[in-house]
Formats: sequence, C-alpha cells, structure tokens
Amino acid sequence: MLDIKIIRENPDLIKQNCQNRLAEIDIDKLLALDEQRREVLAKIDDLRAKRNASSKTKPTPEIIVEMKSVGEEIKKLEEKVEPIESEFKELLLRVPNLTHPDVFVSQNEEDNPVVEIVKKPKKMDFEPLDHVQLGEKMDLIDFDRATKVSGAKFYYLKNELAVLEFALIQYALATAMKHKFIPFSTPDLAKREVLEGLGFNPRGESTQIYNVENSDLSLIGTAEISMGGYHMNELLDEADLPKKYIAVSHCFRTEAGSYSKFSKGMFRVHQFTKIEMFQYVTPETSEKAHQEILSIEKEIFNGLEVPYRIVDHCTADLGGPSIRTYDLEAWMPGKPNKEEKMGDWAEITSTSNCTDYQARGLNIKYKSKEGKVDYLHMLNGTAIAVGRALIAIMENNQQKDGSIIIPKALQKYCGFKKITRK
RNA sequence: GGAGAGGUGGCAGAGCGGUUGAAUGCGUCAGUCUUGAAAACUGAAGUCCCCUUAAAAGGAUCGCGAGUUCGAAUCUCGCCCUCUCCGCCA
Repeated sequence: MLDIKIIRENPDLIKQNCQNRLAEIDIDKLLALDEQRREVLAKIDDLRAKRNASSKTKPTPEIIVEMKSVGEEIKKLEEKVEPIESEFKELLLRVPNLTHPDVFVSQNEEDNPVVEIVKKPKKMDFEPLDHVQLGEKMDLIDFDRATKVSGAKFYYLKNELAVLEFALIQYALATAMKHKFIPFSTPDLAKREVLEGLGFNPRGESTQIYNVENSDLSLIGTAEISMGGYHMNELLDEADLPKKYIAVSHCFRTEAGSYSKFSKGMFRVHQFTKIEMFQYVTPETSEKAHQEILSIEKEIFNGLEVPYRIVDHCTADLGGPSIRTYDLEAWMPGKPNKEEKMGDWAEITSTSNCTDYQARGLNIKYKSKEGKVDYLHMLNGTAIAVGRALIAIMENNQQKDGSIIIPKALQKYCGFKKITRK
C-alpha cells in the first residue's frame, strides 16, 4: 500500500497518477475518511490518557464512578471509528503505487512502448502449425482429457513435453543461481493477509484468484506471493541485502472473462508452472536490481533461442504495486494477430519494481548500517513461465514435418535434441 | 484427529490484577581505560499512531481478536501458531 502521508501531502499528484493508471479511486473521499478517523482517534487518546492517569493512584469511589463513564465514552467512540477505519483501509489498499518518471503516460493499455527487438523472427518457408496442432500431431499435449478431468483451460503435458517442463525448471534455476539467486520450491497456497499486503485483492469482484473454501487461504497466482510473504513482519539487516531468490511454484488463475481467440490452447490456462525471481533490496539499489532481473530474463531467452522483444509498460497497463514493469514478448508464429494474420508477439515474462509498496503492506523493513529503520524495496520477475515458453519453443523451432528442435541449452537437462515421430 | 505444555523486547527468560514499556542475562550502540583491541566499568537503546519547524507531552503495543474490571502482560472466551506424547499418512 501507499503511505497515507504521501497522499495527504500530494493529493493532486496522487489523483493524476490514479487517472494515468486507470485506477478509479475517490481520493477526496479517502482524505475525508482519514480526517474523520484521526479526529475520533484523538478524542479516544485523550480519554485514555485520563483513564491511565487515574489508574496510577488509589481509586476513590468517586473516581471509580467517573472512570466508568469515561470507559463507556471510549467504547462508544471506538464503535464509531470502526466502520470509518475499515472503509479507509479498503480504499487505501486500492491506491496504486507511484509511477517511475520514465514510464510512458497513456490511458490506452495497448500503448506499451517497445524498448528493443532483441531477436527478430526468422522467416519460415512453410505454413507453421500452432502449438495445439503440433501438440496433437506429435502427441505432446492432451487438452480433451484435461477438460474431462478438470474442465476448460487445463492441459496434460505428455511424452517429451512433460520432460521439457522439468528441463526448463532446471535451466531457469541454474541460470539464476549463476547470479547468486537462492533456489526455492514454495507453498502453492497462501493466506489472505499475504495477498492483500502484496496488493492482490483475493475477494474482489473480478479477482483472478481462487480461494479455498472454509479457510483464509488462496491458491497463489505466482510465486511472487509466496516469496513476497517470505519475510513478512521481519526486520532485515542491510548487510544481508540484497536477498535474491529464484522460486518454482504452480500458479493458479481464474482467468475470469478472458478472451479465447487470442489465447488458444496452453497460452491462458488455470494452472501452470512458473519459475520466478524475487529480490529484497535497499531503496537506492532497486532500479539496478530491476535491470539485473531484466538482463537475466534476456539471458534465459537468448539461451532458448526464441525471437523476442522488450516492452516497457505504459501507465494504463501497470499493475497496482509496480512503478515500472518490463515484459519480454516472444514471437509466436501460431498466434493470430489483430488482423487475423498468423504470427504475433505475446507476453512470456514480466518484471516489476514495486519499491516499498509491498514492503509497507507486509511490514518488511531493513536496518541500515547507520541504524536507520525503513521499508525496503521488493521486485519480482519471471524467469520462465513453462507453458508459454513451451509454446514459443514449439512454434519457432518446428520443422516442416512437425518435428521440433530442442534448444542446445535445454538438451543437457532433457536428454534429447529433437522431438520426432515416425 | 486425541491428550498435555506454551506463545513476553534483536535473542534467551522473569513477571501472573494497579507506580511494569516490562526484572535479569546475552547481543547492539556510545563513552572511560588502552598505542590499538579484548576485558572491566559507565551510559544509551523497540515499533507504530497523533500533534509539531523542532522538542516535549499524549496514545497503542507482552501471538491475534473479543470480553470481565475504575484499571489487564496478568482473569474469561474464540482463533492462530509452536513443542511433547498417541494415532494416521507420502
């Protein structure tokens, strides 16, 4: 969450920021609620001071009577603040983070500037199949039985593709570990307070999150949740920063109301495996850490030999906690673009600098060498989202006969160089 | 799932209705001493809220939430978590 003090002191800036980011939040109402709650809280504090003072001396019968009424007054005021407080908090949680000054301001979500086309798509001298067709032809994915067992937007990986999932995991872990990231395998469920602290809204109307019945647990949509919650309510030492983690988890998303035409097959599903980078850093180093995560993402996808480009989210497309987000978009020859032609760029990774927004929500601080205590900065970034990486590899590396060449970097982890069928 | 014990400051650990924000030890920081360090001695020190240019004052905080009471770390209830034993299980 954002610091209420910043909102109090810069209401116009915050309003403009909300507008740029398509966040419809009534800041005036938030500030009015803030004022109201502080006013009542001040009264409560005064009454409590009175009570505390009296309970330090021996109580006379008269004082006991007087304090009894003070107690009732306090209770009344507490009941009065309660709804104000909860409405205030609910509103505050929805205010997005500030925005990095270099982010392109646009209210159109499609306006993400392309920073760099790192590897261009290669021309194919045959009509490429999409990953669904390839999966069927080479017996690698079973959508129909997944639908039978689990419903729409699930899949079974089969044969070489099942092995490739684990090869991708190992490759992603190994690459990040070269950069001193500590490997993790995480819980796939997390408590509501963790989700909320990180800026996810598990019970909102259009939530992407599955909740577990009769509990306050949710299925995580990303290991950002399990790794972001990892240091909740902790005070870290600056000497121990940065904390660099690389985590494997399953990810679950309801994908309520999402398109199907442009998200065919394995592209947008309810469950997938993802390897995620996460960093806890000092405020001064978070921009550098963000660039580091981006550069590791590039290293990983250079190794996978996939054509890709980098985009820098515009204000309209930024998630609430992030001040800046870069995506890697891979070229997918089997994905139709808006003009219905085959081949389009599609998001395969995303890295965000969430500065102190999540740290404030989860109460994670660090103690500097000088002894100062402050919220630290938190960043996340995809190493590999397995499903989408597989799509990119399959569609770009397919041969005319439907066989698929495995990138060299993966061969030592999966033990084969090509997927072929007689 | 059943039985028992327990959750107190950075850590360990007292306190079990009123002057306790909390003994004591360890650790941390500053000072004295020392060429320097260690030891010893002296002193400082939690976090959050509110109000402030600042300081001071005030409030909250002893797992979380509710209750009893003039007054709760201390009593009651609910929840969460940890440990020991039993059962079950990959």
